[in-house]
Amino acid sequence: MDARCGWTAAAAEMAEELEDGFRRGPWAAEEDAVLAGHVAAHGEGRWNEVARAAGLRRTGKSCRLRWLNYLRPDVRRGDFTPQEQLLILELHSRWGNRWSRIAQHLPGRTDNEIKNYWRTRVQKHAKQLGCDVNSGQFRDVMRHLWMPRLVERIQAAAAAATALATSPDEHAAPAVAHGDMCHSPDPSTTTMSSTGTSAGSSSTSSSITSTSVPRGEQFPSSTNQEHLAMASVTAVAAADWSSEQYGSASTGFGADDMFEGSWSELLARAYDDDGADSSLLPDFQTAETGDNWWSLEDDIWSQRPY
DNA sequence: AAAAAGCACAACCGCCTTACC
DNA sequence: CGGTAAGGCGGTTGTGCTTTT
Repeated sequence: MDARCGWTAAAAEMAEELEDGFRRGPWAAEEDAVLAGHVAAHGEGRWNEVARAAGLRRTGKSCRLRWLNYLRPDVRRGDFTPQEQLLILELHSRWGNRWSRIAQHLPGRTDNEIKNYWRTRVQKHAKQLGCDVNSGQFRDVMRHLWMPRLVERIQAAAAAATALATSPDEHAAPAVAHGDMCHSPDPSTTTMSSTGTSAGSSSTSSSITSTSVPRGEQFPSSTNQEHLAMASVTAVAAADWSSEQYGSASTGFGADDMFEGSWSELLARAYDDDGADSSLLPDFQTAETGDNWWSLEDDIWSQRPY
């Protein structure tokens, strides 16, 4: 099972039964199989009836959640790609904690997963910086530091993919393109968490979210071309964000030049810029934790070691 | 080696909205 | 139009694993 999963098969056996006859707690493999089989045969919706007809001693709500967040065939698991991270930051800056709405733009990702990402990763760094995650200060950090960094990373990977496509003999890709850009569900991290059932192997496309998402924004990718397309889409989104938020002339982060220059240059410009926002950037060197910006920055992009 | 702290994530809870009667 | 059930959503909690002390 996924080493990161909080629930084990043993824990699943400990799901308690309430006085009303409903079970709660971790799902057992048998329950997953029953639910997945029933949905495959009869479709989604009418969850109370699903629970009843399938013989599951679970509430309809519980069945719905289990299906949407876990058993759905198209659900993606594993680390968020830089594109996804960028989109989350971007969309959250627009919509706030509208997790479901944000999730609609990250096909295969659930609102729960995005919410967890925000709370565990993003809020952690806000805390380390000593500011509130919803503060203007932290938003500026995201806009001027994290997001340009992500864009740069995406660009680098796209360039690497281009080089690979034009020079088929050269198989060695830059490290930046490995892992993040070439992310694909790792069997070791996509196993049904506590249960190990095979519901995820179905090719059935019954996505709740992807059906309403513009074609160009669909993420799951397995080829360099698709990676490039994704990077472009994200870059457009970022450029759109940039021009929308600040305009291209006043900040140096406009759509025209947003993707020029190195990360260090962008950082320097963020600090050197005389615009209204630069003064809001915190002094990371004096952060209480003792961390400076660079250690945080390295940390947030790194893949978890397990 | 053991304990404590931190982290990630599945699952639940409560509120709100929508659909149906 | 009002009541009720179901679905949807955001917030919160609980659990196990990993890392640190």
